[in-house]
Amino acid sequence: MSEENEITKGERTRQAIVDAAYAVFVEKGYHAASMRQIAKQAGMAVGGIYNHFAGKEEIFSAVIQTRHPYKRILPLALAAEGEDIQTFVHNAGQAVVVELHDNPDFVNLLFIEMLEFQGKHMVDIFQDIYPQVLPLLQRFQSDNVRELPPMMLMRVFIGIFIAYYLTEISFGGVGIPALTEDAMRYFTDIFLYGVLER
Amino acid sequence: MSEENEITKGERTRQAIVDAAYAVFVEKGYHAASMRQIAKQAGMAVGGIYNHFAGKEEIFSAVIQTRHPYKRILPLALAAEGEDIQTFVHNAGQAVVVELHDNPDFVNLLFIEMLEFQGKHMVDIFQDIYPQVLPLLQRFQSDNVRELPPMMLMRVFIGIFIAYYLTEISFGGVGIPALTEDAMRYFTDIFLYGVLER
DNA sequence: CCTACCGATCGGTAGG
DNA sequence: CCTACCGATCGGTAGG
Repeated sequence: MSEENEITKGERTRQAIVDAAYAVFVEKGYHAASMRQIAKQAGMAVGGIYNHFAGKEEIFSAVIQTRHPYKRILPLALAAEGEDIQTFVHNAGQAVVVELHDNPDFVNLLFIEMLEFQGKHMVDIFQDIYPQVLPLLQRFQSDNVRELPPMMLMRVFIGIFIAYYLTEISFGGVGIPALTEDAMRYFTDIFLYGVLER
Repeated sequence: MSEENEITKGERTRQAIVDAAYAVFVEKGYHAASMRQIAKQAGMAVGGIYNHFAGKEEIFSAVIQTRHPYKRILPLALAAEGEDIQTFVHNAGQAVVVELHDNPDFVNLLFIEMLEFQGKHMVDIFQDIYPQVLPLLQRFQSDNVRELPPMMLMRVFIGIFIAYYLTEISFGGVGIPALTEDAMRYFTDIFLYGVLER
């Protein structure tokens, strides 16, 4: 019965495991996240997980591939409005700041990927990122942007957000307002000034 | 005997623990680094460690305070030569690239600090960084640099290196040369173009 | 013979 | 600084 439902029970359980693992990884990190916590969060026993994943590492692979921070950050940035490049980049920056402020933990996935896996899952993820950023790069090229390799433009553009957020974590607690006030605006401002033809 | 030796045995042991812990943290991360591994590396038993540190977290504090990546990166960058700002920043960038390439693991301390401690040790560390960067900032101000808050200039300057390295880990394995060739040069180039008066 | 999951337990290790 | 342990928990697997 209910043959029209194409999601099998197995797929639903697998999804529940990924959801649970995402929450536990983001809160605890990689090694401190136990299979038991993931199982409990998914509403099942530890043993059951192994019908869907060979182990913890395979679970993390599934999590990073479906929940990498870029999945939330990139659509936000790309959806930003703005007549010219300047307005667009500043709006994109502001949108990202708001998202990161409301959701400070999910970037932990990125740190786990760097620390524990040296970014090895990025090969696959890049296949998804590049086509999305391509139209933006073409828009950049058509405007008064300096002649820079498109790939580098993309890398530095993404790097701006990473630089902002890591320095925010690092310097945000130092207690010097001049280090944090309007920080993203300065990052995007310097990026734009550095990228636009004079 | 040997009263002229001002390093007590306790201090030497403490140092051996910090050295050992640094090596184990960098290789394994925080939770996967066990007290027994640290003890073995330091040439002692687990119990002995607790005569010098209250626990694992206190060891990490000592490690991050004496071995934070900036301890090696910043002197290198500050020692770079160059008649003008452009040459200096590019040389500094190149020196950092070489150091990071030869020593890719020690940045893991930074990831642990972000992931496990949300950058809480940076309050102390900043007290050490700021006086070192100050003369550089003043040199920047005296040249043809745009009017930007010195603190922001410092933050973005440091952010450039962070952005370079994290995108290097992320995109370095993707296998597209245009993403990696001369990458740091483009980062510093865009930073300089974005910071210098036109 | 399958998918999905159970309670119980394996050999080892965690911080203290 | 060590040996000898503790309560608990680790990732993973057994038979059913």
